[in-house]
This record gives sequence, structure tokens and C-alpha cells, in this order.
Amino acid sequence: MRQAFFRRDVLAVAQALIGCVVSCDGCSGMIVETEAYHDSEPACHAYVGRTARTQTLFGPPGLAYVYLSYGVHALLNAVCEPEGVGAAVLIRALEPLAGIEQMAARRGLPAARVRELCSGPGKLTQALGVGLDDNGSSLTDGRVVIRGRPRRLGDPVVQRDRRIGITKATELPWRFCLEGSRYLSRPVGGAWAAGGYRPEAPLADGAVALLGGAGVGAGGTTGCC
DNA sequence: CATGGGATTGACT
DNA sequence: GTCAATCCCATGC
Repeated sequence: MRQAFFRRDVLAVAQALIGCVVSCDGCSGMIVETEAYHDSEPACHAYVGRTARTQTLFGPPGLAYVYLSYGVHALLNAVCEPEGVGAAVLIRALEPLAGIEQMAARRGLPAARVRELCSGPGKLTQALGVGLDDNGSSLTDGRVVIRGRPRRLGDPVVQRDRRIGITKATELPWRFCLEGSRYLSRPVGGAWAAGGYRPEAPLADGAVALLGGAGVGAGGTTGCC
């Protein structure tokens, strides 16, 4: 993937990354779930501005932002938007494609349990062998790379949902999932459905303001790598 | 310098 | 469903 792909609106990139392929150290998987984060909203690490921790987020697009979550898990993000804007797409789940034996070994699971290898942001970094050392590396030609979506698969149908596992800006529907995928960290709608949110429902005022002209619609999409 | 809170997972009830 | 593990870093004294 070229750097220009990541220089765009972070919501457009989060949507377009669905169906793309992440590779590292001989292992790879298709992205089936992402979340967008932007320095204009409080759930984003970059909301507090430039610090030693968030330096990578404000760097040039196409870098990997890897940080430690809960002191346990390394989480992989793709830095987006022009340099100086703190924005990134969190890669939340992959459908394993290659190197399944090695990924299973890293996860401590039998290779037959493919569904559990990469169905979560901490799981997929463990499976791929992505660590904090990869923070700041290039996703276009580094150890961890993101390639375009296989043409033969056609355009994926992407569903929107609220982001998972955060306590701030929970109203923003900035989670993107491949429709029908069995490799998601959690189902679309899931626990949030009880809260009354539906992808086709009107967005809250704050969400509309933040979404601006991104034009990401519920249901079908035509994102292109 | 001390403190508290996470963009989570897996084990256990 | 609940809950501990575990550690970096932003914040506040």
C-alpha cells in the first residue's frame, strides 16, 4: 500500500482497509475489523496532544503505531492523515490467510482453531509477532506491511458500528466490519444493540460534526486500495 | 515523584 | 457474567 492511501481522512482509510492484507514474518491475514481514532475526539490517545507516547500518531501517514494496552497487549494501528494530524486506524481482527501453523504456535492454540487466532486486537499482534519494537516502522515497506485487497474478491460490504472497549466518545460509529465475517472480535451490534444504536439511525450532533464530509454510509461501500 | 486509568484477554463462576 | 494480570504514561501534588 502506498503512503497516499493513508494520508486521507481516517474514516475513509478505516473503511478502505477492510479486505486488505496484513503481513509480518511470513504470516498474513485479511483485515475484517477496524476502528478510527482522531485527535479531535477524547477516545484517541492523540487527544492530549504531542507527547512521547503519541509522537508516532502525529508522524507521517503509513507508519505503524504500536502501543501497550492494559500493560499486556500490543495493539497495531496505521497512522493516517497528513503529518501533524494525530489519527490512526486500529486493526482489530484478521481472517488468517498464511502462516497459520506459526500463528497458532504463537497463540498457544491448535492450528484448527483458526477463528481464535486473530479475532481481537491483542490476539492478532501476538499471532503475527508484532511488538512494541515495531512502533514507528513503515507499513509500506517495513517488517509489518499492509497490502491491497485481492482484486478477485471484489468490493467488500462494510458495516458500521460503535467502537469497542472505550469509555469516551462511545457515540461515534467509527468501527468498521466485513459483513458476515466469522473472524470479528465481537459481532456487529452485539452488546451495543441493547443501547438503541442502529447503523441506519441518525447520528448524534457531535458525530455529524466530527464526521464532516467523510461520506461513509451504512451498508455497502466501494472503498479501494 | 506517586498515582490511577486504560483502544484487552483468558480463566473462572 | 465477573475479575485479575500488568505496565506505560498522563496527570497532579
